[in-house]
Amino acid sequence: MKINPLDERVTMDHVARLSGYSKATVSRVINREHSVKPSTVAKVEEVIRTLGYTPNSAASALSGGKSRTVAMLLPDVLTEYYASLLTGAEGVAEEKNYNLLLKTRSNKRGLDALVHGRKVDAFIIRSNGLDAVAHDFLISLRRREIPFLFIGRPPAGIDSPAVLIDNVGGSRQMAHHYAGHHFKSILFLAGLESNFDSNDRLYGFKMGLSEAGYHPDAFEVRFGAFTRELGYANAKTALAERHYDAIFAANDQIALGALQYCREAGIRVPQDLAITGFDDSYFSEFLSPSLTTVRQPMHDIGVVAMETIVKIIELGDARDHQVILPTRLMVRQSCGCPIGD
Amino acid sequence: MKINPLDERVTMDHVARLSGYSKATVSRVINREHSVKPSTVAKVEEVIRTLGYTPNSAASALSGGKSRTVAMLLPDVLTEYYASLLTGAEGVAEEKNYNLLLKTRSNKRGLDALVHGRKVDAFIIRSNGLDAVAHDFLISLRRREIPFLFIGRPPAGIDSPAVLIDNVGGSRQMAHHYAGHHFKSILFLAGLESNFDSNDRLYGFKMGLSEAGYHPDAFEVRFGAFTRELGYANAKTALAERHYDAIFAANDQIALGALQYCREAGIRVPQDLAITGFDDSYFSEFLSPSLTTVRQPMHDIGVVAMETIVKIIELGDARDHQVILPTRLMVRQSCGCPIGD
DNA sequence: CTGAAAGCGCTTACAG
DNA sequence: CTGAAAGCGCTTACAG
Repeated sequence: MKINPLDERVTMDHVARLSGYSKATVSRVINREHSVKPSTVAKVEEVIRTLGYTPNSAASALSGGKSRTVAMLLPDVLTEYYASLLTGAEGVAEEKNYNLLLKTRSNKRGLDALVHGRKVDAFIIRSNGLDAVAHDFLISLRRREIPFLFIGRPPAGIDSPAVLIDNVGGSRQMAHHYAGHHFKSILFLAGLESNFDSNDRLYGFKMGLSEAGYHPDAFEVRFGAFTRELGYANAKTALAERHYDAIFAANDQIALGALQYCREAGIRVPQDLAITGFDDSYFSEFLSPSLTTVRQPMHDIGVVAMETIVKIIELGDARDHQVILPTRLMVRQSCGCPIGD
Repeated sequence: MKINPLDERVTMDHVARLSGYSKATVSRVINREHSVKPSTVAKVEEVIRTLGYTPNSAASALSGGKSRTVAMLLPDVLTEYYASLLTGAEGVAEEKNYNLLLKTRSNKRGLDALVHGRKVDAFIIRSNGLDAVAHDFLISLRRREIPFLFIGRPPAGIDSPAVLIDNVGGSRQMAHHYAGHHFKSILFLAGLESNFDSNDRLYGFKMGLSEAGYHPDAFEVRFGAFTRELGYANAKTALAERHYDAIFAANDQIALGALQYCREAGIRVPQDLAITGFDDSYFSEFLSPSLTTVRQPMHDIGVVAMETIVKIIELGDARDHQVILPTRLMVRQSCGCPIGD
């Protein structure tokens, strides 16, 4: 009755011997091929359990199987947004028995090695527009039939599954909310000019304002980046030039910076100036005033991304997978609404 | 002159053929064995470069070599501290051509699979005391001679390399600073009673107060957890019972919660009550008042952890590696010091 | 200092 | 529905 002996690794061969089937059949059971007789599956799985067998993924990968790991490419992991993506994805990976390889500074050579070494089955890619993943790397993935999925819009010319959020819809809602407040002069503090998210938010906001009957002159834009520092600096410069009733920041960090400037400058929010954001970062509701913002489901984006890529790995490519997750206006106090916590 | 042909994978065999040496020698060159003649190394490396060869790590792992990947076990990745560790470690990994596998909810079975599948060469482990990694898992790593390293104190009974910070020294400095302010009644808001960091900070603080001639009665402790919520709640309860001159929070989140309570309750900081923290989180200097706190080098801890584990992997075990990184008092405004930004 | 050969633990046509 | 056998691309004694 020596079950799961301490030191020897149990291999597929042990399972085969003890179950009375061949390694080929055991392999088929493990990979859930449909050709195996149900009673066989049952017996083999029983033996696997009693032996505590776990497949050697190096061997599996080497012989053409899957590595059960996916690489996630992220600009960084210190901002709430990226950390949330990672958390969501990692949770699903764990649940589905996948491993998650993290890369933040994706160097082409290292990525090639991952592919060649069969270390990963697929890639989840989130870029911030600046650190764009090399176009030809994506092409090479395509050629080798290694699936990848983008969080956010894929680069021009690359047709890829993607998980997106409704940037346009969210900002449009914000615009209509602004109309309800009868703001007359409005400033949009954007991110980088090259940032897709920022641009989509700008687009949706403009659309909403126009729907609500605003004249283009009521509205100005200032580009910057998704950081508190740029929010502070741009708010300062803009407010020195003229008066605004409201600032819509393309993300909460920018809003935070603007808020900070106002506090220092003695500008009361929302009495003198309304400020709203986008993201619904964890700190938004703890600011004073609490921040009116558009919530995007950061964590769920990671979840859906991982679920989708696993589906693609296991069920084959599906180049048209494009999921768009909803966004939602969170009305709090910084827009001037009299809402308590 | 067909160099690095697009589609075929170049293997060690190609390198061997083109260089005129055997696979064995090529392998030795790649693994930097010292027995190889320098001129041979040069030739082989040249061929590797022109062919753009990258080793197949699945094959390497399977045949007993290294996988060049280390797994990092973390409670989560959403708090600044853990995200910083991860960032530091990932940077070094990238630089040294290692891969980083991330696990946040370490399930024993999944970890065993990593080990058995030869997917990782080593583990970096940071636990928060609650999610403690199974003792027998560590034992099994030891038996299989798979290196691991702890960030923070290893569990009782486990002798392991570790990267620590000077919790005691930092809190002791804080105590002496408190003495300079002549605070008479002091509250320490601790983390979980089981948390090593919290306990070490408490210990160092007590030591410092005692050195400064404080009577034990001047000082009280309240346990909680490293969260804003607990900071808020504990500050509220404690301050309802009696007056304190100062609160030393075991981390910045707790301090933040206390600060929030004070703001709501109309208690002026630092005029009515001083509040200080530990960590020097990125938000600390942007609070108002800016937070006096003890800085710990979060990012560097990750860096040193990865550097150390790589050294251990490549040079062999060194069970005594225990690095202690310094902490440093950051004096700002929340303690009552008249320091500008 | 270098090579021939066995072997790591799987997967996958190919047969039956 | 199942098995025998080749092969994936490395590493490592063993010889020389």
